[in-house]
Amino acid sequence: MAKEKKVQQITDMDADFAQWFTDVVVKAGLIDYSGVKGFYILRPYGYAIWENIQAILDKRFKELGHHNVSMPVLIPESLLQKEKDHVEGFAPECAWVTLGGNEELPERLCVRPTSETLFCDHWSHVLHSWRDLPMKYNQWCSVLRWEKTTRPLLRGREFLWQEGHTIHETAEEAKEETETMLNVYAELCEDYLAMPVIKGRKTDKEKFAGAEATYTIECMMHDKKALQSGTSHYFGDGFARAFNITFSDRENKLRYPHQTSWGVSTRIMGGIIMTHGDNNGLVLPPMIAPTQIVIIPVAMHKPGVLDKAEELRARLEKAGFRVMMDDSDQSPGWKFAEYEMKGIPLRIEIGPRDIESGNFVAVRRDNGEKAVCAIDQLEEKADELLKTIQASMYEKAKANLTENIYPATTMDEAKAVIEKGGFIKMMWCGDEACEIKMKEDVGVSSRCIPFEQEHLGDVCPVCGKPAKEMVIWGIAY
RNA sequence: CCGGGUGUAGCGCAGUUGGUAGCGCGCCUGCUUUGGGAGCAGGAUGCCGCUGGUUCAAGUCCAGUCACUCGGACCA
Repeated sequence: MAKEKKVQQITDMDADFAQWFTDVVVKAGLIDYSGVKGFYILRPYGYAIWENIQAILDKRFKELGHHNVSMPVLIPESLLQKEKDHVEGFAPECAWVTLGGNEELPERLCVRPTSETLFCDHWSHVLHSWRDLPMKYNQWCSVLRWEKTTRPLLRGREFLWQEGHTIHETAEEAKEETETMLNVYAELCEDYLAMPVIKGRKTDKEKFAGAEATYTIECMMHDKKALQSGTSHYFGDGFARAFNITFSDRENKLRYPHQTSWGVSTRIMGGIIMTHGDNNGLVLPPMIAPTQIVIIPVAMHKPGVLDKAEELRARLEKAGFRVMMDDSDQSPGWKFAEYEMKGIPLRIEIGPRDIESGNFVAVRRDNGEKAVCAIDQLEEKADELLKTIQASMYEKAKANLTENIYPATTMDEAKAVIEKGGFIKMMWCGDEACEIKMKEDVGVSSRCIPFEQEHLGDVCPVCGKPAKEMVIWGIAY
């Protein structure tokens, strides 16, 4: 009976993965809808996860010498139009401000979809000498893109993100920055979010508007679709030329600097959910869970129970865990279900039976395993279990990724992979026409040209021409 | 943007040929409970998505519009 009631609340993930996702995001209290399409409210629990991600990244950015700044939210149309590819890519999804009060503006202003143009304009003013370089900036903000199809966390018209922007004296230095930041993102995913990644370069078709090269980390979700979880772009000196950003170099010659940008958004939270979640709701990796341990007192009105529960909470808090104890009037069963929905990695139950025997019961969220542990070893056991949970969540996700990438040497093999679900790895001639054909015939887009290449054959299975490199293909979010 | 589905209490839903707005859960108060969504008693809660039309009368019929949702196209 209890079980039936529980599953009624969220759609079965195997029956309808998209609906399951929407249910979890709403019922776990991460987001709420606003009255405007594509604009979402990030509720306290959702924001707390984002803050944890922010803290990890912000610390790394600063260690690597970046400075946080704040740019304007509006971009004059003339500024946006300075770089041709960039404006072509973004103009179709810009929102425009045309009125100030009741007065029509002399020039319409775009609500930033990304801030390259603002950084470039600023740099064209403040950069003078090679001694000023590099300039390594980052901003935490939200951006607007007028998407047609919107989904909570995965594709909003407004979303929170960080955008890093740097300029460098040499191309080599800028390229190195691009790679460094991609690796920062990969570490965030793998070491903190327990999400294994494939690192690679985007094809020309998929790269950022105005970039010379775009690098990406691609993750596989539980439904075997791809989620781009972070990108890092190398711009060469294209923007610098378009915006006339120059500096005097070591030989006193005027030169253009080389530029990068990189970003991670709240979309990555959608990735956490679709990587680790199950039919009971969210499953959060201990490293970023706002609450790592919840303590549930059982028969809490019996003498000594609440005191003991509070004692455990205080000990764990003192040991540095993010812990809460729920002494509300709800039944234990209700609390179990509630905190499973919220994805709290570890639950500790403490009742009269345990107290008498000097034990507590620990239950893992990731696999439901129960363990009876001695109260004396509370801190060590909690630490051990959280580490185990973090590691086994990563292993499980890793297995999902590696077991669902299949090589294909013919179009039929590629189609068969997609029917069963997964990523295709296949040789490619480098022609955009073959990418378009893959989309038309197989329904996939190129996810990346992975850094770790394999040789699967000599020809491109789409056109039969000589192959240049191996590409990962998949259905993307 | 195209196609399907949905908007009635916080949530899930019922509401017949148009005729005073309903149920379950949750919420509030009190007592009893507590090892997988507790029990009893009492109580509160409605712009029936919004705008207009038809009608003596609209949750119900008509038109438009907004939002949610699923799929597709599009998408750094």
